[in-house]
Amino acid sequence: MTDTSTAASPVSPAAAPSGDGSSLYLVDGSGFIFRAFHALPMLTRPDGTPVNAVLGFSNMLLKLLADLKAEAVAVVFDSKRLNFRNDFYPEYKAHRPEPPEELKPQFSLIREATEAFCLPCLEMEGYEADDLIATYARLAREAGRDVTIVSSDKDLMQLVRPGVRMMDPMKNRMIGPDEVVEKFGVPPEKVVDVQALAGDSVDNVPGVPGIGIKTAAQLITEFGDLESLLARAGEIKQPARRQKLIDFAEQARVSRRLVLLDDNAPLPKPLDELRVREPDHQKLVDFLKAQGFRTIVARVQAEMAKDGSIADAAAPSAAPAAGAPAAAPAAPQASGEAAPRVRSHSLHAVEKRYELVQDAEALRRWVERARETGVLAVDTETDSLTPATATLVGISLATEPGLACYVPLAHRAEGAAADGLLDFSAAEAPKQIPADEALAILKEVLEDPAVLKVGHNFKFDHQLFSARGVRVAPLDDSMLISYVLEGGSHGHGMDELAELHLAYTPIPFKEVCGSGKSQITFDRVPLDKALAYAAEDADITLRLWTLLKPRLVDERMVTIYETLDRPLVPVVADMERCGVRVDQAALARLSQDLSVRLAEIEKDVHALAGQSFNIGSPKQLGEVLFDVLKLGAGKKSKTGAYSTDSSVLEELAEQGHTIAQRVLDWRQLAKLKSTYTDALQEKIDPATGRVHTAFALAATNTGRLSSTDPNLQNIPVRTEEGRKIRRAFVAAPGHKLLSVDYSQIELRLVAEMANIAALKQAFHEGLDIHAATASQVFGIPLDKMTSDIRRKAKAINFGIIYGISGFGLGRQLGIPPGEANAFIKAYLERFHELKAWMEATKAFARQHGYVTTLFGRRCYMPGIQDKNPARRGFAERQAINAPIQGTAADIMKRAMARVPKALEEAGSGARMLLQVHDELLFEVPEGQAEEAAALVRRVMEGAASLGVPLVADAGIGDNWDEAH
DNA sequence: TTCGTCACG
DNA sequence: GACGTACGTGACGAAG
Repeated sequence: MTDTSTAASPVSPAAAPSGDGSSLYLVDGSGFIFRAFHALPMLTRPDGTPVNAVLGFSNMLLKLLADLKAEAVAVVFDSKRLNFRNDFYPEYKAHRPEPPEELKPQFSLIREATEAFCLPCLEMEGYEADDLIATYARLAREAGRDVTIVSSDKDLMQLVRPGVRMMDPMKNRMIGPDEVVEKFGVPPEKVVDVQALAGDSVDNVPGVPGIGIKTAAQLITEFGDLESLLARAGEIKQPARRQKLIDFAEQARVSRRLVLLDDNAPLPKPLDELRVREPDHQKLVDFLKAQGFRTIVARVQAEMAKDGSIADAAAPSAAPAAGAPAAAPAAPQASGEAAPRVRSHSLHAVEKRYELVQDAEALRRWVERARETGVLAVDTETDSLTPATATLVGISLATEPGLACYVPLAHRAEGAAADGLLDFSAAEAPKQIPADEALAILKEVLEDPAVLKVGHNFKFDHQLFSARGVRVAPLDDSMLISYVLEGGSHGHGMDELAELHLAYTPIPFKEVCGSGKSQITFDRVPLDKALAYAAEDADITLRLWTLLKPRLVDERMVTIYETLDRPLVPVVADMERCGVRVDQAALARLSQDLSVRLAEIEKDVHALAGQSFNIGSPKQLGEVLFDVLKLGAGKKSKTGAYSTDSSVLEELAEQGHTIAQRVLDWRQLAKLKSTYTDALQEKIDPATGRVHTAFALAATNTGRLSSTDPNLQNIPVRTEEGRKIRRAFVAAPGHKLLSVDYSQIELRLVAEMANIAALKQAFHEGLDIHAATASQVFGIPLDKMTSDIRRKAKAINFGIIYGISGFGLGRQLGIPPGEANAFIKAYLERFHELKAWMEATKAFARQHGYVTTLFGRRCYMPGIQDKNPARRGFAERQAINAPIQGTAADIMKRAMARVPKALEEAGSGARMLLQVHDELLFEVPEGQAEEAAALVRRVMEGAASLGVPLVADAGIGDNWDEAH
């Protein structure tokens, strides 16, 4: 983080340049274009020109210039695709696909942007941007100027040395020698040797096979450099590695030439011309306006109005609140009193004032502040990621950007023995408000209807507060807002969003608590570090919310957020907290039984193979089946290994190979044992006998939930063996389990959205839908329907939902793709509306980069414009599937938002436990089950009003298998 | 970590 | 005609 090169100079303690603007910033324009393009969601100008990378680039330059005072900045670009490296290694970067169509028009716009900023644009035919950067960096150093290379490209790390540093504009951090060692395991001057060995698949640098960065660093450290290593390769102990280095010595030398940057490139402009330039604000504003960048235009204009300059003119930092240590500066920060504060994320970055709150009076002041602003960002710190068992260690709050506090509640004395043994030498625990008292003070504001509480992944915090008698409301969740706005284009974790929207890297959790064996729980973190980390989280949450919330309105996504996603926060939090009862003894018995049977099968398989091997190893199994026993040709899969998945084994079994069937049996039982009977037992809370899954609300591309730790959405049901596990999910004494699931919801939605008259009619008539479609497609009367024809129609019906292909359907049905294609053709002729809908959906996806559900949720599909037909085909099938799967998910969310309230109003004691995409599982007091079933069915069937009826079926039992 | 495999909707 | 295929998930053991 610290700038080692300039800070070391006694003349310039700050990052400020020495003398006449002599410090030089070289921006890797080409590298940035690609990274920005892929990191940012697609945006277009009103005329349809894509400009997401242009916006990222402009933002980056603005921020860079704002953070600098009178330094020279130049932007360097690649010229043509080919350069001198291709003369001696034609494959260099040869496999790179053409840039995506949406990126192409942005190259010239980014050059225009550079001009609009009045910065020199440097490029030279036959050389990469990296070579020019290397050359200018060398010359500048020779002229006594400090150099900062602005790039995220690891290939430039070889240039780091005294006076030359890198700044990563995406992560907003400085890269000096330490960071290079962290990345490559060697100091900058040895980076090329490591890269020569490890190669780089992105640039098609071959390296030596089997050697990665870790091994390469170790070898170079041991032997000094590449040539010494190659000369003494015979001394290497590992035989395979030794041989590889001997065989591929020449390839390593070529690789080194490829990665070594040329610092003697011809110059497009003399170094002397790279000087500070006066910005032309009007020109810049005109350019930005032409791109439709309203927000940053406003920023630039505000700066102009303020002081007529883009450059940062922030006042020196205000004193932090009394008793509060200043937060660690997060941005690359020069030390020195006179240095301007480096902005953490924008021209209007606000001073960070973080306060440690250790007494009730101070806490009450924060509550008052929240009442004044009406908004309060909240984040909790715990000693565990499992809310059911977690201790509330502290709470952080933020009331406006930059203004945050941390309230420690259960911190231990610094240096307290981590193993819990008594340690009389340790100091007393730090001063803290008693947790009950703090919660009582906070309860007023957390439950105050006039104060909006903002969290990031608020479900977690909601659960903790709920367990302590506090029902947080009303609330907003910045994670869910991001998910609604940009689901499918990136993740929605706070760190990722901070980098994306605030160009800021939050303090990593690892930095506070360590990792691996030496990891400590948050209650052992010293208060100053805890403050910096926790207050920052609340601060960032508030900043993200400030940024993202208005976009819901602009992009007309308010209803989706407010009716589908936000209401699930308390609902799902309660489901998780409740958990589901699991009979541990039953699982243990199953485990035991499976062990015995697995051992028997294993003996059989080894006997049939004539040798002992690990059946669980696909590699060993493939070798036994195809090399030793020679059961057919084998070989599949991209990595060259034999494929041994169930389809392959089933085929072998059909040919009469007993061993294949036995392996299939073994696989099934092994899976049940490891994933279900064994692992699930570990997840049972011994105090309650219940399992608490976590439902992810912002994880999928389609709007579905997902379940983790453990995943309770994939409990076996399809086989009798598997259902034994399901029977271990039981109702509490005096209760029943109630399962209610939507019947054929996705196919109903196909009929609805594609408006297929015949299919809708069939649903209205309540027919067996697979038989009905079979009848219509193949022209067979219902009373003459055979199970085989019905099976085929069912497969096609599923295929439609998945974005059908002849190949996939053929494989599913075990028929040639040609025959499958004929079925599809017949289907699409009978249901002609479907074809039109699929084409229209794909066209929409191509045009917009996303598809929408019936309710308007967007699912972004980044691959839809891909030039590679395979990847594009994939995206097209996603584009067909996402509206269907996503609409079903939306409907289920509407139902989930309504069910708990409906139950409560009916005076039911039923509790909602689990959601499995089209099914809800409840625990109901005995005697109320039938009533609850009727009510839940009514809510689920009424969750959307469509042209096809929604039907939900209910089952009641003592365990999940019986109820299902 | 990544891969292959397989459990669910 | 390319290219490599049904959609969406999460967890496990093996192996590098």
